[in-house]
Amino acid sequence: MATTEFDLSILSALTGAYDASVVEDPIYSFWEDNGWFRPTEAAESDAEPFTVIMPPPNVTGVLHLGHAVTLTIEDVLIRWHRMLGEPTLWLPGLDHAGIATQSVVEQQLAREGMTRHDLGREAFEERVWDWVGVTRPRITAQARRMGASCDWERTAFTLDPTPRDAVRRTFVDLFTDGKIYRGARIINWDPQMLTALSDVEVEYREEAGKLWYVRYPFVDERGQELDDGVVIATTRPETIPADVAIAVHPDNERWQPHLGRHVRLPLRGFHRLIPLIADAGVDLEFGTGALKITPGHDQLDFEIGERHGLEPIRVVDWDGALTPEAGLYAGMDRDEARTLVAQHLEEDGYLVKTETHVHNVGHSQRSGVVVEPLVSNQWFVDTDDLAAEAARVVREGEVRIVPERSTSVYLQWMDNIRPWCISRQLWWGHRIPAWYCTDCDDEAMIRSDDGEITIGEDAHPIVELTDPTVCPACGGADLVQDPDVLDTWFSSGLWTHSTLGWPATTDDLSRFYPSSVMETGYDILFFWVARMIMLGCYNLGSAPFQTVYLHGLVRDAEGRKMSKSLDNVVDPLEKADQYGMDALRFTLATGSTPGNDMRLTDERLEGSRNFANKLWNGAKFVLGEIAQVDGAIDEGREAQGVTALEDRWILSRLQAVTDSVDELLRQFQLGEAGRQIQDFLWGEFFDWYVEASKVRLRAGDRSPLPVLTKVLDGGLRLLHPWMPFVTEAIWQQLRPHLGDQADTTALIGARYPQAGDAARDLEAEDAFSAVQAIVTAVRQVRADYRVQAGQWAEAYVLPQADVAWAVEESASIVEVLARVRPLSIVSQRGAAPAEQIASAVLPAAEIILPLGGLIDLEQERARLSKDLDSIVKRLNGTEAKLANTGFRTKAPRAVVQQAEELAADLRRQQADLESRIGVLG
RNA sequence: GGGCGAUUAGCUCAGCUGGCUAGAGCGUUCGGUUCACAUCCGAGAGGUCGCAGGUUCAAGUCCUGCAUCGCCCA
Repeated sequence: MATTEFDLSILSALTGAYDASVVEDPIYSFWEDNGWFRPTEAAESDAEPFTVIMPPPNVTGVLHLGHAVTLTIEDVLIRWHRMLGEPTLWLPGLDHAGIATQSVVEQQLAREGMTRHDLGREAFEERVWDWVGVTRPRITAQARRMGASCDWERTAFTLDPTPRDAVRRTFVDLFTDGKIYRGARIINWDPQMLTALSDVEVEYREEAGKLWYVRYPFVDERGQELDDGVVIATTRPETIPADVAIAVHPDNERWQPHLGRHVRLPLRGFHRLIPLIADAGVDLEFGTGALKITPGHDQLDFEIGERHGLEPIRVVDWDGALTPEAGLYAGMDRDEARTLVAQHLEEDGYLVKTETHVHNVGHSQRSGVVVEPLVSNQWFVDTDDLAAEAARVVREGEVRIVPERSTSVYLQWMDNIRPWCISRQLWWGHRIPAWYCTDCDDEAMIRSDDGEITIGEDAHPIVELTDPTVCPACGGADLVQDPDVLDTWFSSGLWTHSTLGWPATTDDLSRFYPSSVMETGYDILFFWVARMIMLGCYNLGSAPFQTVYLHGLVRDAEGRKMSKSLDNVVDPLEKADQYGMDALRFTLATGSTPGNDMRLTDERLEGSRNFANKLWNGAKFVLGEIAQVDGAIDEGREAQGVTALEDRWILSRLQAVTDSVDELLRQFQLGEAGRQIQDFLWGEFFDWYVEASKVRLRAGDRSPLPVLTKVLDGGLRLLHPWMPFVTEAIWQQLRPHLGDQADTTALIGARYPQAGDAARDLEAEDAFSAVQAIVTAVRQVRADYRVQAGQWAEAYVLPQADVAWAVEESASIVEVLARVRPLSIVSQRGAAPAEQIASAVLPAAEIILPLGGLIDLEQERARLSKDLDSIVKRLNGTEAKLANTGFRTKAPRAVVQQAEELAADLRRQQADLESRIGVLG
C-alpha cells in the first residue's frame, strides 16, 4: 500500500531534547499520503471490520478539550485495531449545529447592524454557507493536528445530499407510521432565540425566588365576592391572567365539599370566574395544597387542563413580554409584570403572605435565558415505540454501554421518555419536508407583513418523499413549505447510517453497519446516543453500534467545568504547542478511568512530555549502538536462545506487559494500559535493561543489540496508539535495522503485539528481580552511609542457594549498577568480613559492605533493628493467618502455600537480622 | 424526591472478577555535570484506603447505613 519512504533527514535536526514541532506535521502527512487511513478493501480482507463513526464537531466551532478526548480515545482504539490487521474505518464528519451556528452568524450580522430578517431567508442561508466554507477546513485541520487517523475521503457533513436524503426518508416514514405528528402542545420556548426547544435542551438551575400566597375569593350565585376563598401558592404571579381553574387533590378533605364552586381571579381588571376542580396531579404537600391551573404556561397544568377540557390562555408572548390577554400588564416583560402583579395583589388585600423559596428554573441551554413554557404548533416524534426498542437492545445486551453503570441512567431515561419536539423556528438546518395547500388551508395560514407564514394547528401537511407539486386534495398547485427546520439532533440521530450511504443500499452500509464502538462524552447520552439507537433501530432494524464508550469531562486544575464565563477554557492546540501532541494525548488518555471526569494540569502535561523525551533519548541510545553494526540486527538470535539473564528477563517482561495491555484494551481500560506501557518502558527497559546492557556493550560484546532492538520495537508498537508521532519518528529510524521484523513501511501499520506471542520466562523474571533487589539494597546502604556517589565500594553478597546462579551470572551488572568493586559472591558468612561492615538482609541474599571508618555501630544497629521490626511484624501477621484453621481449610492451596513460604522466608530473615545485631554487641 | 459517581500519600489520580509489604506522577528531603536523556539518574520520608456496621479464612475491593462533595433526572 505505502509507497513513499519517510524522509529521515527531517529528524536530523533533533539533537538534544525531543521537539514535537519538528516531527508531527511531516509524520502525519507521511501517513495520510500513503493511504494508511483508509480501510483495507473488502476484496483484500474478509476479516470483520472495526468501525468508529466520529461524533461530528460543530462546523463553526473550534476543537475544545472534549473533542480532544474524543479524538484521542477513538484514535487509540482505531490504531490498535488497525495494527491488529483488521479492516479499520474511522469515519469523520461535521455537524451543521443549527441553533449554535445560526446564533454565531446572527451575532456577526448584529455587529454589522443587521438581523437575519434584513437579509431574508435565502440570503441568510448563503451567508451561513460562506461562513461554513471558512470554518470547515479549519476544524478538520485541527483534527489532523491531533493525529486523528480517520478516513478523510469519507468525511461527511449533516447537510450533504446523502444525510439530507436520510432525514427526508426518516421523516416521511415516521410520519406515514403516525410517529411524527404536528399539533398545539406545550413546549419549551426560548424567548431570545425565538424557537422551540426539546426537553433535554432545557437546563434546570436552582434559584432563590419567592412563593406568593394568593387568596382567590369565592363568589355567590350573583357573582358577588365572599370573604372566604382558596389560598394558593405560586412562584409566578404574572401568569395569573392565564389561570383557568384552581385544583386540589381529590383526597383533599378540606376542599372536597367546595368542588365545583367558583372563585374570582383576584387581579385588577379581571372579572373571570374559575372553577375549583380536583385532580390527582396536584401535590398535597406543596404550598397550601391548592394549585392555580395555568395550562398556557406550565407543563403539568397543561396536562391537568387537557383532562378537564380547559382551554389554555397565552399571556406570555414569543419575546417574553406579556400579551394583550394580560390586561393592564400587557407589554411588560415577565419580571416587570411579576413585581407589579404582586404589588397590586398586596394593595388589594389578596396577598396572604410571601415566602422565600428555592426552585428549579429552566434555562435555555443555548441562550441561557429563562425558558417560557407555552402552547405552540410544533412537530413531535411520538417516541414510545422507538424508545421501547431502544431500551430493549440495551437491556438484552445487543448494545453494551461502558461504563456499565451508565446503562441504568440510559434505561431510566428511555423508560420515562416523552414526545420529542423536533421543529425549530430557525433558518439553518434541515427544512421540515411538509407542505400546505394555500387553497385548502387558507384559513390556517397567517401571513405577516414581511411575507413570513405561520401555519395554524388545523392545517393539513403534505408529506412525501419527493417535493409535492400539487395538492392531493384539491389539485391546487399553490403549495408552501413549512417554514421550520428540524432539531439538529434529528439528523445527528441518523449519523450512524446516513454517513454510510443510507437510505441507499451501499457497500459501505452493508460492510460497516453497525459500527463497533460509539465513543462520546456522557453529557450527550440523551441528546445523541439515545436518539441514534432509536433511529438506527427504526431505520435499519438493528442497533447502530455494538458498544457505547462514554468518557468523562475534562475539568480545570481546580476541578471546575471549563466555561467561557469562567475564562478557564483550555485550548488543546495551545497545550500541544507547549508540550507536544503526544504529551497531550497521553495525558488525556491516561488521566482517568472510563466515565470519570479528569483534571487537566500543566504538571501532568509536563510529565507526559518528559516521557516522550525519555523515549526519544532512550531510543537515541539504542539507535546509536545498533548503528555501529551494518545492516539489520538479527533479532532471530533470540530464537537460537538468548542466554543472558537480563535478556531473558526483559523479553519476558515485554511479553508480560503485552499480555496485560491486550486484556486491558479489550476491556476498554485504555488509561491503565497506557500507564503500564509507560511503566514498562521507563521503569524497566530504560532504568534497568538499557543500563544493564551497557556492561556488555562497553566490553565490546554486541549480544544485547538484538534484544535492545526487539524490546524497543515492541515497546514502540505497544505505545503507538497513545503517542503516534514520537513512536513513528523513532520507528522510522529503527526500521532499517529490523530486517524481516519490519513487517511494514510504517509503524501505524505494523503488527500490534499480542497476548501469547511468546512464552513468559518466570524463572528469569524471578531471578532478575533478586538481582534488582540486591542492587537497590546496596544503593540504599551507600546512601545511608553517605558513600560518595562516584566512589567504588567493596561488597560481599551471600545469596540464597536458589538464586546464587543468577547473582553469579549478573555479577558485573551488580558491580556497575550498584557501583561496587570488587564484588565477592560468597556462600557463607565466614567468607565475608565481620567488622566495620554495613549489612542488609533481603529475601534473596545478605549483603555486606565493609565501609571501614564510615561505619557507626549505633547507626548500623538502628538500621538493622528497623528492618527487623518490620520483618517481625509481617511474620506475626503471616503466622496468625496460618494458625487460623479456617484459612488453612478454606483458602486456595496456592494461597496457603504462598503464606507458608513467606513465613519460612521471614523467619530466616529474622534469624539473620538478630544474629547481625547480636554481633554488633 | 429518585438515581449515579467521588472520598486512597501534601496535590492529582491508579488499584479489573476479594489473596505477597496499597502503587504512580507531581511536590518534598538527601545525594549526583557516569559519554541517550538535568524534560535526567539514585536513595528516602509520607497513607488507621471518609465513618460505622456486616459478609468472608481473608475487605481499599463485596453488602447495609451514615457523612461530605459533585453530577443527572423529576
